[in-house]
Amino acid sequence: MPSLYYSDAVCSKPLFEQVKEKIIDQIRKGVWQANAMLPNELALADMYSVSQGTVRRALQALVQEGILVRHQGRGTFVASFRRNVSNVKTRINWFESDDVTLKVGQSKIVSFEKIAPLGKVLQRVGTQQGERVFHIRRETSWAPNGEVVCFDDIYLPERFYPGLTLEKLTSSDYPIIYAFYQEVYGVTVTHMQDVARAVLLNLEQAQKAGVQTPFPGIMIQRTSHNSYGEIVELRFLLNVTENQSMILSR
Amino acid sequence: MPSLYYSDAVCSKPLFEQVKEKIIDQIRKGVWQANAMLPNELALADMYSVSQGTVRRALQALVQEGILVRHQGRGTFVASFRRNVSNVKTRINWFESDDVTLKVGQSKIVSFEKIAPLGKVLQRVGTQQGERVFHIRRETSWAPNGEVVCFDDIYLPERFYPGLTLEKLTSSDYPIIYAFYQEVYGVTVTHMQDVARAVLLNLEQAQKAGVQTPFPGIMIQRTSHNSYGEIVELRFLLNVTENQSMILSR
DNA sequence: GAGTGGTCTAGACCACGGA
DNA sequence: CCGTGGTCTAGACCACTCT
Repeated sequence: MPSLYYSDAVCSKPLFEQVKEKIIDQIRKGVWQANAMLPNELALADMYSVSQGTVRRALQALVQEGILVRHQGRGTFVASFRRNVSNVKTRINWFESDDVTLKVGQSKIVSFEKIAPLGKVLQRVGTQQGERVFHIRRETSWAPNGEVVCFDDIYLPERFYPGLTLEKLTSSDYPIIYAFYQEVYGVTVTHMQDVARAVLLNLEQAQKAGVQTPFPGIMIQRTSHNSYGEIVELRFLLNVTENQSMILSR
Repeated sequence: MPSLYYSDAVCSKPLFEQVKEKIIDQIRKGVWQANAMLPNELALADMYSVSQGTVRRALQALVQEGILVRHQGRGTFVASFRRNVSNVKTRINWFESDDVTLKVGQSKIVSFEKIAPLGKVLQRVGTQQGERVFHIRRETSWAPNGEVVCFDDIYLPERFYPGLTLEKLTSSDYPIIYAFYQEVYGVTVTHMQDVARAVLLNLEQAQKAGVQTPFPGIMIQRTSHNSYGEIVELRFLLNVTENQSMILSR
Protein backbone atom coordinates (compact mmCIF):
# COMPACT_ATOMS: atom_id res chain seq x y z
CA MET A 1 0.00 0.00 0.00
CA PRO A 2 1.52 3.30 -1.05
CA SER A 3 1.88 5.99 1.55
CA LEU A 4 -0.47 8.94 1.65
CA TYR A 5 2.53 11.07 2.53
CA TYR A 6 3.73 11.30 -1.05
CA SER A 7 0.46 11.10 -2.95
CA ASP A 8 -1.10 13.95 -1.00
CA ALA A 9 0.56 16.90 -2.67
CA VAL A 10 -1.68 19.45 -0.99
CA CYS A 11 -0.61 18.65 2.55
CA SER A 12 3.06 19.29 3.05
CA LYS A 13 3.11 18.20 6.67
CA PRO A 14 4.34 14.71 7.52
CA LEU A 15 1.65 12.19 8.31
CA PHE A 16 2.69 11.71 11.92
CA GLU A 17 2.34 15.49 12.46
CA GLN A 18 -1.17 15.36 11.04
CA VAL A 19 -2.04 12.45 13.32
CA LYS A 20 -0.64 14.41 16.28
CA GLU A 21 -2.88 17.36 15.51
CA LYS A 22 -5.93 15.17 15.09
CA ILE A 23 -5.31 13.60 18.48
CA ILE A 24 -4.80 17.01 20.10
CA ASP A 25 -8.07 18.14 18.50
CA GLN A 26 -9.94 15.24 20.08
CA ILE A 27 -8.51 16.19 23.47
CA ARG A 28 -9.38 19.86 22.99
CA LYS A 29 -12.94 18.95 21.99
CA GLY A 30 -13.23 16.88 25.14
CA VAL A 31 -13.75 13.60 23.30
CA TRP A 32 -10.81 12.27 25.28
CA GLN A 33 -10.70 14.00 28.68
CA ALA A 34 -8.03 13.97 31.37
CA ASN A 35 -7.16 10.43 32.50
CA ALA A 36 -9.19 8.90 29.65
CA MET A 37 -7.72 5.92 27.84
CA LEU A 38 -7.14 6.24 24.12
CA PRO A 39 -7.81 3.45 21.61
CA ASN A 40 -4.81 1.20 21.07
CA GLU A 41 -2.26 1.73 18.35
CA LEU A 42 -3.83 -0.49 15.71
CA ALA A 43 -7.26 1.06 16.27
CA LEU A 44 -5.82 4.57 15.92
CA ALA A 45 -3.91 3.49 12.82
CA ASP A 46 -7.18 2.27 11.35
CA MET A 47 -9.01 5.47 12.35
CA TYR A 48 -6.48 7.71 10.66
CA SER A 49 -5.61 5.33 7.80
CA VAL A 50 -1.93 5.18 8.59
CA SER A 51 0.40 2.44 9.72
CA GLN A 52 0.95 1.47 13.34
CA GLY A 53 4.45 2.92 13.19
CA THR A 54 3.17 6.34 12.22
CA VAL A 55 0.63 6.35 15.05
CA ARG A 56 3.38 5.27 17.43
CA ARG A 57 5.56 8.17 16.38
CA ALA A 58 2.73 10.66 16.91
CA LEU A 59 1.94 9.18 20.32
CA GLN A 60 5.57 9.25 21.41
CA ALA A 61 5.85 12.90 20.46
CA LEU A 62 2.74 13.69 22.49
CA VAL A 63 4.19 11.83 25.45
CA GLN A 64 7.33 13.93 25.18
CA GLU A 65 5.21 17.07 25.18
CA GLY A 66 3.51 15.92 28.36
CA ILE A 67 0.08 15.58 26.74
CA LEU A 68 -0.18 11.81 26.94
CA VAL A 69 1.08 9.11 29.29
CA ARG A 70 1.71 5.54 28.17
CA HIS A 71 2.07 2.39 30.27
CA GLN A 72 3.21 -0.88 28.80
CA GLY A 73 0.51 -3.48 29.22
CA ARG A 74 -2.10 -0.90 30.21
CA GLY A 75 -2.65 1.67 27.52
CA THR A 76 -2.33 5.29 26.47
CA PHE A 77 -3.94 7.98 28.63
CA VAL A 78 -4.54 11.72 28.55
CA ALA A 79 -2.22 13.24 31.14
CA SER A 80 -3.76 15.02 34.12
CA PHE A 81 -2.21 17.35 36.66
CA ARG A 82 -3.33 15.23 39.57
CA ARG A 83 -1.68 12.02 38.40
CA ASN A 84 1.07 13.52 36.33
CA VAL A 85 2.53 16.77 37.51
CA SER A 86 4.89 17.03 34.53
CA ASN A 87 1.88 17.66 32.28
CA VAL A 88 3.19 21.02 31.22
CA LYS A 89 6.13 21.43 28.90
CA THR A 90 7.85 23.80 31.24
CA ARG A 91 8.60 23.50 34.93
CA ILE A 92 6.01 24.38 37.54
CA ASN A 93 8.33 24.81 40.48
CA TRP A 94 11.91 26.02 40.27
CA PHE A 95 12.69 25.97 43.98
CA GLU A 96 13.87 23.30 46.37
CA SER A 97 14.52 23.37 50.07
CA ASP A 98 18.17 23.34 51.07
CA ASP A 99 17.21 20.95 53.84
CA VAL A 100 16.69 17.58 52.18
CA THR A 101 14.41 16.39 54.99
CA LEU A 102 11.85 19.06 54.10
CA LYS A 103 9.96 18.05 51.01
CA VAL A 104 6.76 19.92 50.23
CA GLY A 105 6.02 23.46 51.31
CA GLN A 106 2.74 24.41 52.98
CA SER A 107 0.73 26.85 50.88
CA LYS A 108 -1.88 29.11 52.52
CA ILE A 109 -4.39 31.46 50.92
CA VAL A 110 -4.19 34.84 52.68
CA SER A 111 -6.53 36.86 50.48
CA PHE A 112 -9.17 36.40 47.79
CA GLU A 113 -10.97 39.13 45.86
CA LYS A 114 -12.65 39.94 42.57
CA ILE A 115 -11.25 43.14 41.09
CA ALA A 116 -11.10 45.16 37.92
CA PRO A 117 -7.73 44.58 36.31
CA LEU A 118 -5.44 47.54 36.86
CA GLY A 119 -1.94 48.46 35.88
CA LYS A 120 0.01 47.78 32.73
CA VAL A 121 0.93 44.31 33.83
CA LEU A 122 -2.61 43.18 34.35
CA GLN A 123 -3.49 44.23 30.83
CA ARG A 124 -1.46 41.20 29.81
CA VAL A 125 -4.35 38.91 30.58
CA GLY A 126 -6.34 40.37 27.69
CA THR A 127 -9.60 40.71 29.53
CA GLN A 128 -12.73 41.51 27.58
CA GLN A 129 -14.87 44.62 27.99
CA GLY A 130 -15.67 45.13 31.68
CA GLU A 131 -14.38 41.72 32.64
CA ARG A 132 -12.98 41.28 36.11
CA VAL A 133 -10.22 39.10 37.42
CA PHE A 134 -9.90 37.05 40.57
CA HIS A 135 -6.90 37.89 42.71
CA ILE A 136 -5.61 35.17 45.00
CA ARG A 137 -2.71 35.80 47.32
CA ARG A 138 -0.91 32.83 48.77
CA GLU A 139 2.08 32.39 51.02
CA THR A 140 4.24 29.32 51.14
CA SER A 141 6.44 28.16 53.98
CA TRP A 142 8.32 24.94 54.63
CA ALA A 143 6.75 24.39 58.05
CA PRO A 144 3.30 25.39 59.35
CA ASN A 145 3.52 28.95 60.72
CA GLY A 146 7.14 29.05 59.65
CA GLU A 147 8.93 31.77 57.74
CA VAL A 148 7.37 32.54 54.38
CA VAL A 149 9.58 31.51 51.44
CA CYS A 150 7.22 32.42 48.61
CA PHE A 151 4.71 35.23 48.12
CA ASP A 152 2.33 34.20 45.36
CA ASP A 153 -0.08 36.59 43.61
CA ILE A 154 -2.40 34.86 41.17
CA TYR A 155 -4.69 36.66 38.70
CA LEU A 156 -7.42 34.68 36.92
CA PRO A 157 -9.66 36.14 34.17
CA GLU A 158 -13.28 35.66 35.22
CA ARG A 159 -14.50 34.14 31.97
CA PHE A 160 -12.42 31.01 32.47
CA TYR A 161 -13.44 30.54 36.11
CA PRO A 162 -17.12 31.62 36.39
CA GLY A 163 -18.43 31.67 39.93
CA LEU A 164 -15.10 31.05 41.57
CA THR A 165 -15.23 31.52 45.34
CA LEU A 166 -12.82 31.14 48.22
CA GLU A 167 -14.89 28.19 49.43
CA LYS A 168 -14.40 26.29 46.16
CA LEU A 169 -10.70 26.96 46.33
CA THR A 170 -10.32 25.71 49.87
CA SER A 171 -13.00 23.00 49.94
CA SER A 172 -10.95 20.31 48.30
CA ASP A 173 -7.34 19.41 48.54
CA TYR A 174 -5.45 19.78 45.31
CA PRO A 175 -1.82 18.75 44.99
CA ILE A 176 -1.23 21.83 42.86
CA ILE A 177 -3.54 24.63 41.86
CA TYR A 178 -3.36 23.54 38.20
CA ALA A 179 -5.23 20.35 39.14
CA PHE A 180 -7.98 22.60 40.54
CA TYR A 181 -8.22 24.59 37.31
CA GLN A 182 -8.40 21.37 35.32
CA GLU A 183 -10.83 19.36 37.42
CA VAL A 184 -13.22 22.15 38.47
CA TYR A 185 -13.14 24.41 35.42
CA GLY A 186 -11.76 22.18 32.67
CA VAL A 187 -8.92 24.64 32.19
CA THR A 188 -5.78 22.75 31.25
CA VAL A 189 -2.59 24.76 31.29
CA THR A 190 -0.43 23.46 28.47
CA HIS A 191 2.29 26.04 28.40
CA MET A 192 3.75 28.67 30.65
CA GLN A 193 6.19 31.48 30.17
CA ASP A 194 8.37 32.36 33.16
CA VAL A 195 10.50 35.50 33.39
CA ALA A 196 12.54 36.26 36.50
CA ARG A 197 14.05 39.38 38.02
CA ALA A 198 15.84 40.15 41.26
CA VAL A 199 13.92 42.40 43.67
CA LEU A 200 14.13 43.74 47.20
CA LEU A 201 11.63 42.53 49.79
CA ASN A 202 9.45 45.22 51.33
CA LEU A 203 9.16 45.56 55.11
CA GLU A 204 6.07 43.38 55.48
CA GLN A 205 7.55 40.65 53.32
CA ALA A 206 10.87 40.72 55.17
CA GLN A 207 9.05 40.43 58.47
CA LYS A 208 7.03 37.44 57.30
CA ALA A 209 10.14 35.85 55.86
CA GLY A 210 12.03 36.41 59.10
CA VAL A 211 14.87 38.40 57.59
CA GLN A 212 16.37 41.88 57.98
CA THR A 213 15.91 44.50 55.29
CA PRO A 214 17.39 45.06 52.81
CA PHE A 215 16.90 41.51 51.61
CA PRO A 216 16.86 40.23 48.01
CA GLY A 217 14.42 37.86 46.36
CA ILE A 218 13.65 36.43 42.95
CA MET A 219 10.40 37.54 41.34
CA ILE A 220 9.00 35.25 38.66
CA GLN A 221 6.29 36.56 36.37
CA ARG A 222 4.39 33.61 34.99
CA THR A 223 1.96 33.71 32.06
CA SER A 224 0.04 30.45 31.68
CA HIS A 225 -1.74 29.45 28.48
CA ASN A 226 -4.27 26.81 27.47
CA SER A 227 -3.91 24.83 24.26
CA TYR A 228 -5.52 27.65 22.27
CA GLY A 229 -2.85 30.06 23.44
CA GLU A 230 -5.25 32.06 25.61
CA ILE A 231 -3.87 33.44 28.85
CA VAL A 232 -5.67 31.64 31.65
CA GLU A 233 -3.44 32.71 34.53
CA LEU A 234 -1.07 35.55 35.36
CA ARG A 235 1.07 35.01 38.39
CA PHE A 236 3.79 36.75 40.37
CA LEU A 237 5.93 34.49 42.53
CA LEU A 238 8.32 36.25 44.88
CA ASN A 239 10.78 33.73 46.25
CA VAL A 240 13.10 34.26 49.18
CA THR A 241 16.25 32.17 48.72
CA GLU A 242 16.96 31.95 52.43
CA ASN A 243 16.36 28.26 53.06
CA GLN A 244 15.75 27.27 49.47
CA SER A 245 17.45 27.69 46.13
CA MET A 246 16.40 27.82 42.52
CA ILE A 247 17.24 24.66 40.59
CA LEU A 248 17.68 25.57 36.94
CA SER A 249 19.18 22.28 35.75
CA ARG A 250 20.75 19.24 37.26
CA MET B 1 16.74 -12.52 10.45
CA PRO B 2 15.86 -12.72 14.13
CA SER B 3 16.74 -9.79 16.34
CA LEU B 4 19.71 -9.91 18.68
CA TYR B 5 17.55 -8.08 21.20
CA TYR B 6 15.72 -11.19 22.31
CA SER B 7 18.40 -13.86 21.85
CA ASP B 8 20.97 -11.98 23.91
CA ALA B 9 19.83 -12.80 27.42
CA VAL B 10 22.91 -11.32 29.06
CA CYS B 11 22.38 -7.79 27.87
CA SER B 12 19.10 -6.40 29.11
CA LYS B 13 19.49 -3.03 27.44
CA PRO B 14 17.68 -2.33 24.18
CA LEU B 15 19.80 -2.54 21.06
CA PHE B 16 19.43 1.15 20.20
CA GLU B 17 20.75 2.03 23.67
CA GLN B 18 23.78 -0.14 23.08
CA VAL B 19 24.38 1.48 19.72
CA LYS B 20 24.09 4.92 21.37
CA GLU B 21 26.75 4.01 23.92
CA LYS B 22 29.08 2.62 21.26
CA ILE B 23 28.81 5.84 19.29
CA ILE B 24 29.43 7.95 22.41
CA ASP B 25 32.48 5.80 23.14
CA GLN B 26 33.90 6.52 19.70
CA ILE B 27 33.43 10.24 20.30
CA ARG B 28 35.02 10.05 23.75
CA LYS B 29 37.98 8.12 22.34
CA GLY B 30 38.43 10.83 19.75
CA VAL B 31 37.80 8.53 16.80
CA TRP B 32 35.09 10.97 15.77
CA GLN B 33 36.05 14.47 16.86
CA ALA B 34 34.03 17.67 16.88
CA ASN B 35 32.61 18.54 13.44
CA ALA B 36 33.61 15.12 12.06
CA MET B 37 31.16 13.34 9.77
CA LEU B 38 29.95 9.92 10.85
CA PRO B 39 29.42 6.99 8.46
CA ASN B 40 25.95 6.90 6.97
CA GLU B 41 23.08 4.94 8.46
CA LEU B 42 23.54 1.75 6.46
CA ALA B 43 27.27 1.67 7.18
CA LEU B 44 26.65 2.12 10.89
CA ALA B 45 23.95 -0.55 10.77
CA ASP B 46 26.48 -2.90 9.21
CA MET B 47 29.18 -1.97 11.76
CA TYR B 48 26.96 -2.72 14.71
CA SER B 49 24.99 -5.56 13.10
CA VAL B 50 21.61 -3.96 13.55
CA SER B 51 18.97 -2.67 11.16
CA GLN B 52 18.96 0.82 9.71
CA GLY B 53 15.93 1.70 11.84
CA THR B 54 17.76 0.88 15.05
CA VAL B 55 20.75 3.00 14.06
CA ARG B 56 18.38 5.81 13.17
CA ARG B 57 16.76 5.67 16.58
CA ALA B 58 20.14 5.82 18.32
CA LEU B 59 21.23 8.75 16.14
CA GLN B 60 18.02 10.66 16.75
CA ALA B 61 18.39 10.26 20.50
CA LEU B 62 21.95 11.60 20.28
CA VAL B 63 20.72 14.58 18.26
CA GLN B 64 18.17 15.30 20.97
CA GLU B 65 20.91 15.18 23.58
CA GLY B 66 22.89 17.70 21.57
CA ILE B 67 25.76 15.32 20.85
CA LEU B 68 25.17 14.97 17.11
CA VAL B 69 23.81 17.19 14.35
CA ARG B 70 22.15 15.80 11.22
CA HIS B 71 21.49 17.53 7.89
CA GLN B 72 19.35 15.96 5.21
CA GLY B 73 21.40 15.41 2.09
CA ARG B 74 24.71 16.06 3.90
CA GLY B 75 25.26 13.67 6.74
CA THR B 76 25.61 13.20 10.47
CA PHE B 77 28.20 15.23 12.37
CA VAL B 78 29.62 15.49 15.87
CA ALA B 79 28.27 18.71 17.37
CA SER B 80 30.73 21.46 18.27
CA PHE B 81 30.25 24.57 20.37
CA ARG B 82 31.39 26.86 17.61
CA ARG B 83 28.90 25.68 15.04
CA ASN B 84 26.18 24.53 17.35
CA VAL B 85 25.73 26.43 20.57
CA SER B 86 22.97 24.14 21.82
CA ASN B 87 25.51 21.36 22.24
CA VAL B 88 24.82 21.07 25.93
CA LYS B 89 21.64 19.56 27.32
CA THR B 90 21.02 22.52 29.54
CA ARG B 91 20.95 26.21 28.77
CA ILE B 92 24.12 28.27 28.64
CA ASN B 93 22.57 31.69 28.99
CA TRP B 94 19.41 32.46 30.91
CA PHE B 95 19.38 36.23 30.37
CA GLU B 96 18.13 38.46 27.61
CA SER B 97 18.26 42.18 27.16
CA ASP B 98 14.96 43.99 27.68
CA ASP B 99 15.89 46.14 24.71
CA VAL B 100 15.28 43.99 21.65
CA THR B 101 17.72 46.02 19.56
CA LEU B 102 20.61 44.91 21.77
CA LYS B 103 21.53 41.35 20.97
CA VAL B 104 24.84 40.07 22.27
CA GLY B 105 26.60 41.41 25.35
CA GLN B 106 30.28 42.39 25.35
CA SER B 107 32.34 40.21 27.67
CA LYS B 108 35.66 41.48 29.06
CA ILE B 109 38.28 39.66 31.13
CA VAL B 110 39.21 41.85 34.12
CA SER B 111 41.45 39.44 36.01
CA PHE B 112 43.35 36.18 35.53
CA GLU B 113 45.28 34.24 38.16
CA LYS B 114 46.41 30.78 39.19
CA ILE B 115 45.50 30.08 42.80
CA ALA B 116 45.21 27.31 45.33
CA PRO B 117 41.54 26.48 45.70
CA LEU B 118 40.14 27.87 48.92
CA GLY B 119 36.84 27.88 50.67
CA LYS B 120 34.17 25.24 50.95
CA VAL B 121 32.70 26.07 47.61
CA LEU B 122 35.92 25.64 45.70
CA GLN B 123 36.34 22.16 47.14
CA ARG B 124 33.51 21.24 44.79
CA VAL B 125 35.90 21.04 41.88
CA GLY B 126 37.55 17.97 43.42
CA THR B 127 41.10 19.02 42.79
CA GLN B 128 43.88 16.50 43.29
CA GLN B 129 46.71 16.77 45.83
CA GLY B 130 48.31 20.20 45.52
CA GLU B 131 46.53 21.02 42.30
CA ARG B 132 45.77 24.62 41.54
CA VAL B 133 42.91 26.28 39.74
CA PHE B 134 42.76 29.12 37.27
CA HIS B 135 40.51 31.98 38.29
CA ILE B 136 39.12 34.13 35.51
CA ARG B 137 36.96 37.13 36.27
CA ARG B 138 34.85 38.58 33.50
CA GLU B 139 32.36 41.37 33.26
CA THR B 140 29.60 41.60 30.70
CA SER B 141 27.80 44.69 29.52
CA TRP B 142 25.40 45.33 26.66
CA ALA B 143 27.42 48.20 25.22
CA PRO B 144 31.20 48.79 25.28
CA ASN B 145 32.09 50.63 28.53
CA GLY B 146 28.46 50.45 29.53
CA GLU B 147 27.00 49.35 32.84
CA VAL B 148 27.99 45.85 33.87
CA VAL B 149 25.09 43.42 33.83
CA CYS B 150 26.97 40.23 34.73
CA PHE B 151 29.92 39.55 37.02
CA ASP B 152 31.40 36.21 36.06
CA ASP B 153 33.90 34.28 38.20
CA ILE B 154 35.24 31.15 36.51
CA TYR B 155 37.34 28.48 38.23
CA LEU B 156 39.14 25.88 36.09
CA PRO B 157 41.05 22.90 37.55
CA GLU B 158 44.63 22.99 36.23
CA ARG B 159 44.78 19.38 35.08
CA PHE B 160 42.18 19.95 32.37
CA TYR B 161 43.79 23.16 31.10
CA PRO B 162 47.61 22.73 31.38
CA GLY B 163 49.57 25.85 30.56
CA LEU B 164 46.56 28.13 30.32
CA THR B 165 47.53 31.79 30.07
CA LEU B 166 45.72 35.07 29.67
CA GLU B 167 47.26 35.37 26.21
CA LYS B 168 45.74 32.10 25.04
CA LEU B 169 42.37 33.20 26.36
CA THR B 170 42.45 36.54 24.59
CA SER B 171 44.41 35.61 21.47
CA SER B 172 41.51 34.17 19.54
CA ASP B 173 37.91 35.12 19.33
CA TYR B 174 35.55 32.48 20.60
CA PRO B 175 31.80 32.90 20.36
CA ILE B 176 31.50 31.39 23.82
CA ILE B 177 34.13 30.24 26.28
CA TYR B 178 33.00 26.63 25.90
CA ALA B 179 34.26 26.68 22.30
CA PHE B 180 37.66 27.70 23.70
CA TYR B 181 37.70 24.78 26.13
CA GLN B 182 36.78 22.41 23.33
CA GLU B 183 39.04 23.61 20.58
CA VAL B 184 42.15 24.44 22.61
CA TYR B 185 41.99 21.80 25.34
CA GLY B 186 39.64 19.16 23.95
CA VAL B 187 37.37 19.68 26.94
CA THR B 188 33.76 19.26 25.87
CA VAL B 189 31.17 20.28 28.43
CA THR B 190 28.26 17.89 28.08
CA HIS B 191 26.23 18.79 31.11
CA MET B 192 25.88 21.65 33.53
CA GLN B 193 24.09 22.09 36.83
CA ASP B 194 22.82 25.61 37.59
CA VAL B 195 21.57 26.72 41.00
CA ALA B 196 20.41 30.31 41.59
CA ARG B 197 19.98 32.52 44.63
CA ALA B 198 19.09 36.15 45.17
CA VAL B 199 21.91 38.31 46.54
CA LEU B 200 22.72 41.95 47.26
CA LEU B 201 25.33 43.69 45.15
CA ASN B 202 28.34 45.02 47.04
CA LEU B 203 29.42 48.65 46.65
CA GLU B 204 31.94 47.99 43.88
CA GLN B 205 29.47 45.92 41.90
CA ALA B 206 26.70 48.48 42.30
CA GLN B 207 29.02 51.20 41.09
CA LYS B 208 30.02 49.22 38.01
CA ALA B 209 26.40 48.35 37.34
CA GLY B 210 25.39 51.98 37.70
CA VAL B 211 22.83 51.45 40.44
CA GLN B 212 22.28 52.61 44.02
CA THR B 213 22.79 50.23 46.94
CA PRO B 214 21.03 48.26 48.20
CA PHE B 215 20.42 46.52 44.87
CA PRO B 216 19.48 42.90 44.27
CA GLY B 217 20.93 40.44 41.78
CA ILE B 218 20.66 36.80 40.84
CA MET B 219 23.69 34.63 41.55
CA ILE B 220 23.97 31.44 39.55
CA GLN B 221 26.40 28.76 40.67
CA ARG B 222 27.27 26.61 37.69
CA THR B 223 29.02 23.24 37.81
CA SER B 224 30.04 21.99 34.36
CA HIS B 225 30.86 18.37 33.61
CA ASN B 226 32.47 16.48 30.75
CA SER B 227 31.06 13.19 29.46
CA TYR B 228 32.85 11.26 32.20
CA GLY B 229 31.07 13.33 34.84
CA GLU B 230 34.24 15.12 35.94
CA ILE B 231 33.86 18.75 36.99
CA VAL B 232 35.75 20.81 34.41
CA GLU B 233 34.42 24.24 35.37
CA LEU B 234 32.98 25.95 38.43
CA ARG B 235 31.41 29.31 37.80
CA PHE B 236 29.61 32.05 39.66
CA LEU B 237 27.49 34.34 37.53
CA LEU B 238 26.06 37.39 39.29
CA ASN B 239 23.43 38.96 37.09
CA VAL B 240 21.91 42.40 37.54
CA THR B 241 18.34 42.41 36.23
CA GLU B 242 18.36 46.12 35.51
CA ASN B 243 18.22 46.11 31.73
CA GLN B 244 17.85 42.39 31.26
CA SER B 245 15.66 39.62 32.60
CA MET B 246 15.98 35.91 33.14
CA ILE B 247 14.07 33.85 30.61
CA LEU B 248 13.13 30.55 32.20
CA SER B 249 10.74 29.32 29.54
CA ARG B 250 8.85 30.74 26.64
C1' DG C 1 -4.92 -15.75 28.21
C1' DA C 2 -5.99 -11.56 26.04
C1' DG C 3 -4.64 -7.05 25.27
C1' DT C 4 -1.47 -3.44 25.76
C1' DG C 5 2.81 -0.90 24.54
C1' DG C 6 8.17 -1.59 23.45
C1' DT C 7 11.61 -3.15 20.27
C1' DC C 8 13.33 -4.56 15.87
C1' DT C 9 13.57 -5.72 10.94
C1' DA C 10 13.44 -5.20 5.83
C1' DG C 11 12.34 -2.59 2.40
C1' DA C 12 10.14 1.26 -0.01
C1' DC C 13 9.93 6.11 -1.74
C1' DC C 14 10.81 11.14 -1.17
C1' DA C 15 13.46 15.51 -0.32
C1' DC C 16 17.67 17.71 0.08
C1' DG C 17 22.66 18.89 -0.87
C1' DG C 18 26.67 18.92 -3.37
C1' DA C 19 29.77 17.51 -7.33
C1' DC D 1 23.79 12.56 -10.85
C1' DC D 2 24.56 10.11 -6.49
C1' DG D 3 24.63 9.89 -1.62
C1' DT D 4 22.56 11.65 2.37
C1' DG D 5 18.91 11.73 5.87
C1' DG D 6 13.42 11.88 6.48
C1' DT D 7 9.15 9.44 6.22
C1' DC D 8 6.26 5.44 5.93
C1' DT D 9 4.73 0.61 5.73
C1' DA D 10 3.91 -4.30 7.12
C1' DG D 11 4.92 -7.51 9.99
C1' DA D 12 7.41 -9.93 13.67
C1' DC D 13 8.41 -11.03 18.59
C1' DC D 14 8.89 -9.66 23.49
C1' DA D 15 7.52 -7.72 28.12
C1' DC D 16 4.20 -5.99 30.91
C1' DT D 17 -0.65 -5.67 33.22
C1' DC D 18 -4.89 -7.10 34.42
C1' DT D 19 -8.57 -10.52 34.80
